[in-house]
Amino acid sequence: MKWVTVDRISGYEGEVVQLKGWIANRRSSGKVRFLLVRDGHGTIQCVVGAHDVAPEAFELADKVPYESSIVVTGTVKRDPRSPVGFELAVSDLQLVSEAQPYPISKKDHGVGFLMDHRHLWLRSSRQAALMKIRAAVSKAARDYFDELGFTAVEAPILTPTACEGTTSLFQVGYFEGSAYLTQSGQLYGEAAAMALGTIYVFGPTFRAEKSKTRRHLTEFWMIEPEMAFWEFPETIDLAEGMICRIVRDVLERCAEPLRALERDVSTLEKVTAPFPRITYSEAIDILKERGLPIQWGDDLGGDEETVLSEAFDRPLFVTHYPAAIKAFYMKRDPNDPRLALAVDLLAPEGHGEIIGGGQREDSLEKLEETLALHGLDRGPLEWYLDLRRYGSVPHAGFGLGIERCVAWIAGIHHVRETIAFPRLMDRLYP
RNA sequence: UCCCCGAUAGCUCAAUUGGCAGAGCGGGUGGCUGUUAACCACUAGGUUGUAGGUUCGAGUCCUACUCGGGGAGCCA
Repeated sequence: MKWVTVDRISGYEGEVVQLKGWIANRRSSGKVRFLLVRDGHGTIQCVVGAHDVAPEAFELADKVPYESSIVVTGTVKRDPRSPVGFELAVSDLQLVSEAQPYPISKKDHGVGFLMDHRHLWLRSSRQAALMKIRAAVSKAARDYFDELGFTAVEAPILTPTACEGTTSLFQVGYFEGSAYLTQSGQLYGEAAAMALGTIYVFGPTFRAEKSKTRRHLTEFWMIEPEMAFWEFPETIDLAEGMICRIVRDVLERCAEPLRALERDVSTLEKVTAPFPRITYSEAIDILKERGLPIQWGDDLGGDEETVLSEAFDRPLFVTHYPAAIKAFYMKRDPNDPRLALAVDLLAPEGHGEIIGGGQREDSLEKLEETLALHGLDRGPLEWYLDLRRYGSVPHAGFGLGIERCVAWIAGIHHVRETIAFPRLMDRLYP
């Protein structure tokens, strides 16, 4: 007996096949039972007629609780009433495991309840669609860099110190001492770029900040390219190319998940190069014109990002931030030392910053100065300073937050649904 | 850390001015040969988050706490 998955069912019209999955829904009419069977690749209606199966199988179709696991045997039939174009005329039905009463019903639930049942919530079509889009985003980003000849390098998750002194870190025991969970792979990425030229780090990142917003997780994933001998403008081009590639691949490969999420893809189809590029100073002017209370030197908050991104119809690069509000490793603008060669990408539709990056400081002396200015202990960073002692070169890179990118592309409000098991300030279960 | 909102059946919510705690879904029983969150009938299901207080009487008013949601700051 041929075991097939729902996504391939159209190739088996008229044939008898087996499906293995779970009961997503059950309806009935007289002596017909309709089972919606979900197998992870799709959902299809299986029709069980009282006279077409053994009495035990019909009894099972009548009673089988939601989310029980089953194996169904039947003939694949084209049917215009089916959302997938086909249904299964069942000849046999076998129970794998009977489910206890399933906590998630077809009606509405609150976010707290769903998050407590995240391990089951993932079975819903909406969550499955988000996981597929997330996987497509990750793959597109990797493919983009792989095809450009970048080498994938993993940065350590356990680190001896902060990468950027400002943010708080998770401390963990490390034998007799302690370690921290990484807040960025970037510094290690810089070391790898000096060895391999162009690299990218793709891994988890941890921030112990007590952030409670729709854009924050305590554990999230970043893809961080780092390029030796690259300077500022071509780094922005690279980020632009990566976003276009991600959006293109998701539109091509995730039509069904996007439809399931009722995503208006017309805004995604507009995501083509070139993206608008404005400087921080221009951004401040725009915000002042629109009446926001902001001064040159202030960082851009969520409200400011939303106003800026709504002024353009595609992702927006903001460049040349004041050095004072950026990390210690940012290179100063040679034309204006108040500024850093830093770039952020703001996603449209109010999703905020999804990329942050720029050119790195390559002068040992200047880096030492900035470290002192930020009050950072240079001891644990001596290895990083070595990169400037032994053949320092201009180099640049950026980091893309996967969850924010997925939230934007999928058109959903909160990043917590874009990762299978989100970690938030007050949520560590399941 | 700060601001706002909330907690009533397994879930989502209702309960008028402080006056008998209810509905839908889910569970159970039965019905229907094409259902699409199917539908129809019946049925079980409650220490109203916790601890105090006001009152003849508290789901409702007051205080504290706990938990959750939304937002700010910080950042991707």
